[in-house]
Amino acid sequence: MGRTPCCDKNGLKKGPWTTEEDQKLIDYIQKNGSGNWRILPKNAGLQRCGKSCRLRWTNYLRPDIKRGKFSLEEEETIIHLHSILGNKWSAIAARLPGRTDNEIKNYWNTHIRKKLLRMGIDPITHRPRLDLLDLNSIFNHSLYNSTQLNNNLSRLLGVQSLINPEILRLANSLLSSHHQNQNFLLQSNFQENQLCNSNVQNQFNPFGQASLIQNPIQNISTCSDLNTPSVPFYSDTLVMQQPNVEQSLSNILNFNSQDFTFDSILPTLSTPSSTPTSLNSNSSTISEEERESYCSMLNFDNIPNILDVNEFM
DNA sequence: AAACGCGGCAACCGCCCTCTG
DNA sequence: GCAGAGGGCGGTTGCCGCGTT
Repeated sequence: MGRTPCCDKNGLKKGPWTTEEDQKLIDYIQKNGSGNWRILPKNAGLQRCGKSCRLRWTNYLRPDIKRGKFSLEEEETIIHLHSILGNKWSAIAARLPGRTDNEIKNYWNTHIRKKLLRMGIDPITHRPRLDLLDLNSIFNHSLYNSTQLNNNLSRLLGVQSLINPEILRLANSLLSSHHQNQNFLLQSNFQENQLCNSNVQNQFNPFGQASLIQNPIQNISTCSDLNTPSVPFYSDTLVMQQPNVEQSLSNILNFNSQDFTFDSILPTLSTPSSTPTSLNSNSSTISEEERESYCSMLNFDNIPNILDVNEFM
């Protein structure tokens, strides 16, 4: 025999709360405290489900709730915590006094998410949206130029996290085999990454190795200059022939955009860039101050220009 | 002034883990 | 140990207000 039902849903009121209902709930909790939501509505004289009462109290009526617009500092905190915790709104809310998980979630979905997209940042991975890059052109131009290929792939691996993990693995394989062909030792980079990953996880990552596997690049880019080749290491790295790698990548990527090329965007990562004209015409364009703030927070030298704004609308 | 579209947000839904009897 | 409700949480809905046409 389990617990008795918290409430009989038949005949209970739903929808927006009236001020009278709010006052009844406040009065009851001030006298008796919160908790035991099952019997609370009946004792408080409310025709509501206990769950509805709990949500109304925790999300709206609680006296310690801070109402009003989010400050830039709060926004930065949310973005930073989201980059670590993901959609763990309650965990994020626990670090923002006076803000509820529901409020933060709504603010993220209606403001921050769109803002990041306008900046060309993927709101899930918190990395630049380079999935629109034309990787085919990279390989066509540099496949047989070992130095250029090495640099491009290394730099790509240092900033790219939006593409299918299989792509990363294949690209890494290509780079790995390239290095092997040139007696290029991966060991030093591997050790460096291990050390950095370990530090990053100890400092920021509550999920340990799982997060590293899901998003290896975020950890790597944290401790490596984009211009310095730093090679992620995978024990199951496949050694593939270069034409096969090229074909595999082409099949997976299926890029056809001519607006985005690796070479056209990468320089903007390390040099100041201005807001695109098309974005300036938008009333909700972010300020330069916000832009710099986000760049700093996300460990970017700068945010890449967005050439085709419609891609993100 | 009415119709329409859109953005913001409170509230609800439903899943999942915890807890109770 | 088990069944089933409680509670927490992320995702989604739908209402409302505001701006535009």
